[in-house]
Amino acid sequence: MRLLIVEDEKRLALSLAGGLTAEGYAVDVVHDGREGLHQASEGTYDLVILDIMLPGLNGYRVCAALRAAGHDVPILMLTAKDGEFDEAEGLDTGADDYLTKPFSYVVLVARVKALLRRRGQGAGASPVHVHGDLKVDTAARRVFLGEDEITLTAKEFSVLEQLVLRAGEVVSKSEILEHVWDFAYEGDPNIVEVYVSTLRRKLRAGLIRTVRGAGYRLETSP
Amino acid sequence: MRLLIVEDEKRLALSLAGGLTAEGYAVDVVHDGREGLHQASEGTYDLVILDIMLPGLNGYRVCAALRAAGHDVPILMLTAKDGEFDEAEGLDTGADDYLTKPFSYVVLVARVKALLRRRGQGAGASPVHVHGDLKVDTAARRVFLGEDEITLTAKEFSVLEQLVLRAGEVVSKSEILEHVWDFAYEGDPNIVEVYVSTLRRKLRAGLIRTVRGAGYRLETSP
DNA sequence: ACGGAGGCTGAGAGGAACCTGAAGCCCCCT
DNA sequence: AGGGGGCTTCAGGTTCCTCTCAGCCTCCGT
Repeated sequence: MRLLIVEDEKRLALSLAGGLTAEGYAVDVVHDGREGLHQASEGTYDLVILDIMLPGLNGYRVCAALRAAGHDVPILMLTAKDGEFDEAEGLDTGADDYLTKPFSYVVLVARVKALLRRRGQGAGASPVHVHGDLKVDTAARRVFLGEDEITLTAKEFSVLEQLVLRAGEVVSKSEILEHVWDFAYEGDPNIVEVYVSTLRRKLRAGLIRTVRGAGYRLETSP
Repeated sequence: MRLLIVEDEKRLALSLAGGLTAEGYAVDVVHDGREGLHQASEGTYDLVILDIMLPGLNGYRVCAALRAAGHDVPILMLTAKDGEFDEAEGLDTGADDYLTKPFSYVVLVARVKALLRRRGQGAGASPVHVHGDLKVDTAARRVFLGEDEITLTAKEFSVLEQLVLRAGEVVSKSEILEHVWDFAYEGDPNIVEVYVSTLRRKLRAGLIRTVRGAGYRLETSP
């Protein structure tokens, strides 16, 4: 699951990003409205957290522009102090929910999860992916291999999720890096190999195939 | 963007229609093959999602009839269970892509978007290319010759991909060099010959024809 | 028939890509 | 404060690609 945070208070943005990353989401952060609209327009995010007071374009405008362009990504608005937020205007422009600062981190996470859950159900989507004896429940974040439940860490699950979402296709290491880690990740790209390695140990060797020079592919049929 | 869903399982059809509508597409649904062909023939749709098992006319027939009538709307085929779908037949009749039930909603949307994007780019290309008994799946990076899967290295695959993308046309060695190797490749241009040579050995001699002084051409008809 | 240009291909050195065990760090929980 | 779990880095080892080279073949014009 990929989240975009559009927030100009850098300390707050960083703290949110850190916490949500720990929850297992891939989080990107931008600091002004125009850039936020641009990123969100790519359509690769599952949810956008949008501050109202922003340089460039304010949150209402960003939200309205996204909706006008046909994007229906869930949008959670943040407002600086009680009363600033015009609820009617916010929800009219197409926001799905809002939070008034200061809010607790726990509440934020709960709202994010609720929005993502609602989206999943509303679309009639099955969050459960089955390939052979592998079953991945993206809503519950649980993985089963035959009868047995496999316990995965947040990062392990996210990597597996990327592969499952595009089962049968080759997913490159850089794509996995961008989706699971930040798009501006500076670390050793070898980290993807490390996680694939542990996934193979926890699941079953042969389930994740290396396509040398291209990436990894989740096998769909035995 | 207008989509047509031709699917007789009404619950599935409704769920897909709901989800795709939420994605911002205009969706029409019909429940039998004859009606589907009639609607699709109007030529006002940007993409058709076509079940194979249908009352009236089955999906293959609808697809073939549309192509015979000169429509080149992207077609995404759905198949009820693994094995039912004869890939060669489906792709031969002109489908652009296919999905095996059960599939996740996320994957469906991804495929729909990919097909529309591709169409938008004008490439009109599908991830799966079939020429005679050669099948090249560019998304999975897999190659089949008849029943057998052929294992190719990264470079081998890339060279074959270039030829497949322009099947029937002559592709010059320098074009292959520029696309597969770096634009500023400084090595021996003979490298292309080396790879064509191994491709012929791994696939079948005669599949890749040398056009002396011009380049190579992938044979389209046996 | 001959020569030359263009094309083919086997072999091998070198190295890129990948895997994985070990260890350090950091955060959170007890 | 201590301990544990998860995340990340690092380095050694392994696999197997890639590219070069050289000799040979094929085609075509003279």
